Amino acid sequence: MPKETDEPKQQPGAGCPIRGVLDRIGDQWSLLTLEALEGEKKRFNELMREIGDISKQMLSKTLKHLEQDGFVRRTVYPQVPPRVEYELTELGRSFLIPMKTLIGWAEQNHAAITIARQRHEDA
Amino acid sequence: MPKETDEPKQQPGAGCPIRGVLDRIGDQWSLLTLEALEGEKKRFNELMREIGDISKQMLSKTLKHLEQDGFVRRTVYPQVPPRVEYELTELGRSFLIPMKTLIGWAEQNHAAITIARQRHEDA
DNA sequence: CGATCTAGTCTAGAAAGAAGACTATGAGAG
DNA sequence: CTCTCATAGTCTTCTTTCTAGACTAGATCG
Repeated sequence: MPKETDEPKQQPGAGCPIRGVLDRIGDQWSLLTLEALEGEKKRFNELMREIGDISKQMLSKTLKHLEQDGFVRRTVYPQVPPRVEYELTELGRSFLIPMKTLIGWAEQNHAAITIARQRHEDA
Repeated sequence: MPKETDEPKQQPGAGCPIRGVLDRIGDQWSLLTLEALEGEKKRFNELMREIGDISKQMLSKTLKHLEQDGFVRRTVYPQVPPRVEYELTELGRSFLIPMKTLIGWAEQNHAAITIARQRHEDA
């Protein structure tokens, strides 16, 4: 079959801003990290402890991405037990607003989800 | 060091409904799939084509999870080129509301993110 | 009769993630 | 003085997950 219209193949989420954003923040760790940073600036190990089950590697990578995308600001203090602080930027804080509605929905509906899950198990 | 308070070790996201929900919908494919199902019921291959870069296996698994959690209803028509339709449940539709605010945010802010990314590359 | 369509599953190879060792340097304990 | 601890990561190894593509059954079309 010859290429009919030389279809541009259209890279799946090319023009779609949702894709561009989801590719980065559409994962568990990014969302949890942003949530952990709400309110106060935190240090690396503080975030580790707070999130609990994230590995150093993933936290490091997640923070780098969030910094690249302008959600988080990283500040290094040239002390010798090194001190690095992470805090939300304006963009990061603005993101928390839609995220809050998502969290609110989760709080209201997690019971329904749990029930659906159990019904499925039983069946 | 003896166990001081016999700390319950507290499974990281145990009591937190956000964790329970994020574990399932906190990934790219779930969000994209739910979005694709907005409005009309769709068949498996239709979803494949629409999402574009998801593999059969992941779409299959994602749909199963969404069905288990009560977001999606799966209907099989006993025809012989098999026909299976997926549609949002009430819960699924209600989820689109907070998700819309997230998408709206993405649309408004993806430019800022792109700029931040480029600035980072240059540096 | 042979190709085609559907909704998946199965498999093998590639990629991502987890857990833990390791780094430099200064401070505090003994 | 030496021993240990703390910080913010990186590096390495092993396990898990994901992708791409082959494969299935049975009706229909040419």
